[in-house]
Amino acid sequence: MSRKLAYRNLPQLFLKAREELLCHFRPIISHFGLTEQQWRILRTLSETEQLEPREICEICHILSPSMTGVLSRMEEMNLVTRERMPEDQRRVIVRLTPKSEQLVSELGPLIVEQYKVIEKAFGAELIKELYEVMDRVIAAERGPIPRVALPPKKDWSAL
Amino acid sequence: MSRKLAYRNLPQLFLKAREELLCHFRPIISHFGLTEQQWRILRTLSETEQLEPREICEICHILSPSMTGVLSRMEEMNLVTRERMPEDQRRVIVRLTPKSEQLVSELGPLIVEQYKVIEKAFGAELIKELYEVMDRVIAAERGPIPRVALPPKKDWSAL
DNA sequence: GTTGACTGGCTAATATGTTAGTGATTGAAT
DNA sequence: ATTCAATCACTAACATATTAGCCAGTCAAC
Repeated sequence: MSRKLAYRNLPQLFLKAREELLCHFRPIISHFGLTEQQWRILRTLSETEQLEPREICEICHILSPSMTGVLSRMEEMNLVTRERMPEDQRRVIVRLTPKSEQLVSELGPLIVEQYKVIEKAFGAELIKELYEVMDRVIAAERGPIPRVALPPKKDWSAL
Repeated sequence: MSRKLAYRNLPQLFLKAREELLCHFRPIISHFGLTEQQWRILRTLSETEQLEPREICEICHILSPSMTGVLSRMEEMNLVTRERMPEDQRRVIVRLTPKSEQLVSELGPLIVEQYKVIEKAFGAELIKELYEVMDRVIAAERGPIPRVALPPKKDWSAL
């Protein structure tokens, strides 16, 4: 027994590494009463002025059903405005409010400062390689990757 | 306006890269009626025989309050057993059931096979560097990293 | 003009993440 | 023996993740 698989759990490593990073930013973000997802959206919108929900989903890696709730709460908090497009009643435009513009202008520099602290601690070399490898992983996804054949479904509840 | 921060959102890159990987495993895992977290726990237990909840939390990167629910459901599904330690009534021992041992022995090889497929598509080189950089990020966390000074709290709800 | 495929945001149901706090238990210090 | 801090699993409340499906709006083909 106690046999290990041939490959270490790579997604789990990502999870851990991500958490090691994020724990240095989380206190800053929550200090301003924001969640991590809300900050992702604010940051994105501050760099793009206006976006549609599905674009925000794509960029911020938040699924559509989650986005509905997140945007509702942010609208409630007066962080964003939602406006239907007249020419296509299905689509919606999301924008920052003056309040959140102000918020980003105060929060943003702190985030950058923390990045510099981390870069110093980790070494600029490591950070550079990190960005590089991540980009290669994401780019590698361009070719279709086959999926292993799955056995017929089995009724595990019986056991 | 539209000014970008000096650093790209690194945690978000991790999120994306992780998803690019995980999407190749998720179908396999859910084919067996498991969630991603349940598989993390099963895999870990299969490599260690028995563990306490807080150890599983640490290894699998699941917070304690989530773990309570996850383990309850897994116990309900007859995937694990929970047993209080006699010598310390606070602590609990979690073990695999024969059913889940069987499940792991069928699922595990498929996971390994999928890793090989991915390694072939990404290039063994990239995978190797990936593991290496991740380990360095996690190891870099050994030294205490200072936190930027935060301004006094402000009542943003007023705006 | 109607049909039919499609799109985009949404709801519903369930599982997990996050933060704060509870209660029983243990072990060390009094 | 009693106090006290620490530990561990758990609960509560809320936010988000995940999967499935719904519904109105659009657009092209008929």
